[in-house]
Amino acid sequence: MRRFLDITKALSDESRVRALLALRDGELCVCQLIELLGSAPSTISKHMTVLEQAGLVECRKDGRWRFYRLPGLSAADTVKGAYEWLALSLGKSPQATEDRKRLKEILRRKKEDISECYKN
Amino acid sequence: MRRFLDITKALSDESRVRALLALRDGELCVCQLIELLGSAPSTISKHMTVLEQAGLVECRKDGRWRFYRLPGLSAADTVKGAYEWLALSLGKSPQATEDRKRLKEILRRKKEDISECYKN
DNA sequence: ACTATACTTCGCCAAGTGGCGAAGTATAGG
DNA sequence: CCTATACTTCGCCACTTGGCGAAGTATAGT
Repeated sequence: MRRFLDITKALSDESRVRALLALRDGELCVCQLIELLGSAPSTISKHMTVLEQAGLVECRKDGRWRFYRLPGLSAADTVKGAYEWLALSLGKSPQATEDRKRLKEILRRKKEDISECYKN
Repeated sequence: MRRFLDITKALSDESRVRALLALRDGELCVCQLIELLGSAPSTISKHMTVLEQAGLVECRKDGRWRFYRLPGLSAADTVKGAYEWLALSLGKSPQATEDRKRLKEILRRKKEDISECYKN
């Protein structure tokens, strides 16, 4: 029950849901999520911690970056079930489509230029 | 997205989740849910309203009683998916088993005696 | 060593949530 | 009509949550 409620609480915020949907296309670092979701770094950081505690994402550190990704096949059934439900419900939603488009833009831009999340 | 978040928020409270699991065995009136969940009438009433707004339960009025039940086959895919996920995750949990047992007790008692939720 | 970037932690605030009891509404029964 | 039962609505309180910026930590580059 505890685990289940951790997941439902994690899923009851729009930014967190959008982050999960965005991660379908592959892992992302925090600064990319910041750009996509448009909130402050501290806010996104907190969101990703919530998702991680719920077991909905896994984390990998690489240099200065912290990459988040969807959990693998070893994930608990509850987590896998949550993803199936999420994909069924919002996989093709306008929000998901729009974000996917913006994400491509962001990823493309990364190749030439470096992030601007922390420029003042 | 709105609809989805209504559901995840509705699912992120233990009492509401227990209520949904209890309704698997058939419709229940508010006073039975009060007995099962052990909260004040006003609290349970609020919970059931949240579930109804999210589309997770349907309501039927009969005399003084208000019966809640799980939605039928006409329910939205997101709602049906939520139930599949819920059943997969908590269908056989200790809490659900315990509640099912207590519920039988409550339903049996109803046949002889009337509810005592509102006795002071 | 110094600076810049990437990210987290902390402290704060406004808004939302779950809990209750008291009071209100609705229906059934004497 | 009066009372009891079933339930809702309202007002309140304690707690949680999401947001931010400022300050702190960690790593990479110079």
